[in-house]
Amino acid sequence: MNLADIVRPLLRWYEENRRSLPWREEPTPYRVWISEIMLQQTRVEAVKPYFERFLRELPEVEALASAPEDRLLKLWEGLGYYSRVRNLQKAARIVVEQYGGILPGDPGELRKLPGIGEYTAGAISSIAFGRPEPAVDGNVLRVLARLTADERDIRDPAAKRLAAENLRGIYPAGRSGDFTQALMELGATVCLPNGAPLCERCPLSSLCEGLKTGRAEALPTASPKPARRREEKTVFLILCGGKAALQKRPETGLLAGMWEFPCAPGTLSEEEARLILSGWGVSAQGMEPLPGAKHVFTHVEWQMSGYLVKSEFMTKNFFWADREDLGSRCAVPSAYKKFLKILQSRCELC
DNA sequence: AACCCGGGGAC
DNA sequence: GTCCCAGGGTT
Repeated sequence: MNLADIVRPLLRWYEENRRSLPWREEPTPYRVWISEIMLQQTRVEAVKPYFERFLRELPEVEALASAPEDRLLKLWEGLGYYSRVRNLQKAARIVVEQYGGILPGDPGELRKLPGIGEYTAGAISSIAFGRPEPAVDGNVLRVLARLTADERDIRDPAAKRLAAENLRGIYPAGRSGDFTQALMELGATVCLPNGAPLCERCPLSSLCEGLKTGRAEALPTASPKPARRREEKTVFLILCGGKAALQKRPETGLLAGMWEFPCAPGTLSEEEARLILSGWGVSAQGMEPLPGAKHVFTHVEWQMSGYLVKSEFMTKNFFWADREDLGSRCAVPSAYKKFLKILQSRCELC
């Protein structure tokens, strides 16, 4: 097939079927940028409310550049991949200091900013600046693999490079932003993953080699993912005088720099738990086991047990947060949601 | 090239 | 349970 043949029918389809999205109706560089970072590995429906709130509170790059980190993390709480928002602020500061507060339109310049990779540079450049720059995400890879009946592994970085190269040659002048979004929109609403394409609704079905050869549902081909590891940990809800103990996670690694309940590796017996607590300087008046919880990350699975502990005094090893802090000021990752709920439902113990 | 980094919706 | 999402950074 000739890839250039998809341009006209795809653009026509997009005109009639594009979803109205908060960042799509007023595609300023700042809005497109924020939306693209939020949309990395995150579904459109999940992003919508975060985007609205973020733009309301930080409507310009200067506000983003000067926002306190705890406020940023709070705005991002629940979205995951928290390095995204830290990189966003790093980049905002560079934009303010080195680009006069104006995001550059050149993909090479965009690519230098933290958090902006090959895909995002192309997306911002084409959508916000109208440049003919390809943006190859998971949707586009899937659409192209089916369209060309390509059986090769899409996890291979070479697949992404080749796709970008092929697309670069067919970008329609004057419609670059629409073409970028049309490809992704088709992947997100018609050429669906997990073997469920809606080929009868596809404007490209008559051109699709995958459909022609009966391979559309089976494509794209991807190499198997490695198994996730499993970790056991014991979480302590330590209460004293209406406050609960929190500690900050390390600045690198999983959930970097976020607040969590004090915890220790392993599934601890009550006796082992008391030993850990005394090591922290906590003299437990009362202690009660809590229902376990499981939290699944992409690469790790936490098997969490827990104890509710009434402490006699507030050791300085922890940050002691009251209910207001837990609910509004500190960003606590959702892995602890279950324990947070227990804490809030048991406030008579505080 | 391999590994790490969240959370959630759909099946 | 598994898959995968408008990916990027680090080593």
